[in-house]
Amino acid sequence: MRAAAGARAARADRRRSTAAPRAASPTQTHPYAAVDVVILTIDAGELKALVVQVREGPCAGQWAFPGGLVQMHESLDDAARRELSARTGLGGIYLEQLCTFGDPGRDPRARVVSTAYFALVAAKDMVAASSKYAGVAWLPVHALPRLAYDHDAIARAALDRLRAKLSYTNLVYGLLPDAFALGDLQEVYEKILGRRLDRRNFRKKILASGLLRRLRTQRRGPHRPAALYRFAQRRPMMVEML
Amino acid sequence: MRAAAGARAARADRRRSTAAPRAASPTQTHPYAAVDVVILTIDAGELKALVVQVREGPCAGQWAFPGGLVQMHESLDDAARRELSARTGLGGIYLEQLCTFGDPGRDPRARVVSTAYFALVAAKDMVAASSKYAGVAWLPVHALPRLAYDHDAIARAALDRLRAKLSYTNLVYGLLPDAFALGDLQEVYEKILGRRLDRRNFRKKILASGLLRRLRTQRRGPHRPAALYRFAQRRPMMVEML
DNA sequence: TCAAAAGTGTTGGCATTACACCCATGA
DNA sequence: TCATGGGTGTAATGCCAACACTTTTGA
Repeated sequence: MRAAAGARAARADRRRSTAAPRAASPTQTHPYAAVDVVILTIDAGELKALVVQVREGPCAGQWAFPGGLVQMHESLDDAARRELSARTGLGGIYLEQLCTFGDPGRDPRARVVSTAYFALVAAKDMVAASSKYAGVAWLPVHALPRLAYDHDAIARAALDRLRAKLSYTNLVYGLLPDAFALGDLQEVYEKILGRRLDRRNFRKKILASGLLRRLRTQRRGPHRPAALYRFAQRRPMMVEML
Repeated sequence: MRAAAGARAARADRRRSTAAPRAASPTQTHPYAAVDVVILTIDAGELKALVVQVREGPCAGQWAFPGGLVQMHESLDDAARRELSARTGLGGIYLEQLCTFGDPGRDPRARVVSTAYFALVAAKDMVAASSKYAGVAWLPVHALPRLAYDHDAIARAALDRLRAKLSYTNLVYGLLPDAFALGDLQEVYEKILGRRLDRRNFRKKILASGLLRRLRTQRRGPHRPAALYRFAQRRPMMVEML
């Protein structure tokens, strides 16, 4: 009898595919594997994360990062990429595994071991409406509400990782448009690191790195025009940035 | 019928507890969650890893890192700690999550998503004989044979992580006995980083850090006696070491 | 003409590197 | 006495942080 219930739950999982299990089945015999994705972008000069409103279960109504069960045929990275492209128009620029959370009770509905990813997208892109969630929003990372499950910890991990990587990789390119002014670049760094940087030192360092190509165009505005640059290489690299 | 087989497999899993699933069941509906632990020590001046010989399945006879399925009641960390203390006498000094591997096909027996951990132990301690594996050995990390599954990648990840952490944490204490000479400490760093360090600069830096307490005792040998030191704090800390 | 952002060099301090000789011991 | 590792200081270099004024534009 317990076995029959377990089998029923298993079939239901297969059908619902990426959805998290609906209720803790007393017959669950081993943890489910899932992914959760922290999708970050810069919007209106702020670092924002894509969150979805949980539709069912004890956490209904709370915000959480989008996620779902890992399918039999796909790798973890594929599962994360699937979540990413289901939520955003473009596939996203960058995706990296963060860490894995597996405390019993982290998800009240079932025993789920979830691998967290973080992703960068250039501009907050179309967000596909989804019947899976009650709502979707881009919220400022520095003023997130309490999130469902253990997603507060995931948010912290994502921000920590991003901060660390900004200083020794060229990942920022994933948060900027193709052409940008040095001031834009600096602003992204300051917003994410949470501290001011010296403009002269910053420009010296960045330009000396040789990662940027100066364009012939300028950006005009109500101020002195700014020279525009683009990243010579738009792919992830280890580089001393700060 | 498929459902019945699935339930049977699930019950079998619960019974075998930590053992990996024996054969890919055609009815497996979602991936299993597992942990693998890279247990490292310094022995005879070399960095060594604990490996076990796979007893069954297509990889039988090959070496792999010890691991097993995550139980319903335990966290990932607990599962890793359980593997660690099942293999070594002392619980081990340090345990940290590395990353998670989940490619389909990484384990030919079943679909397994495995979270890798790395652990440091002070001296290669008793290794509990286990019916689970055909053999157990400490092998030099720099000359590992080809490992089973995707454990080559896990080994690389563990070594990379350890190298990185040595320079900005005090984790070395986990690889050293309570009292040691500065030469010992330097040797550990050189062995793991794979390069020579200048002795005078090394001593200056380490002693200036204030992390070590000089003991009144000396170590005698066929050479000039060496002053002995101990770490003032034997717990993981972020500290600039090199 | 004003407000607002863009652009530009120099200096001092600190940290890192490179480097060579004497010492104490057991065999 | 010899082989082996233990112990020590200085000088040159490079890196980073601090710092203020002029320029260009649109409103």
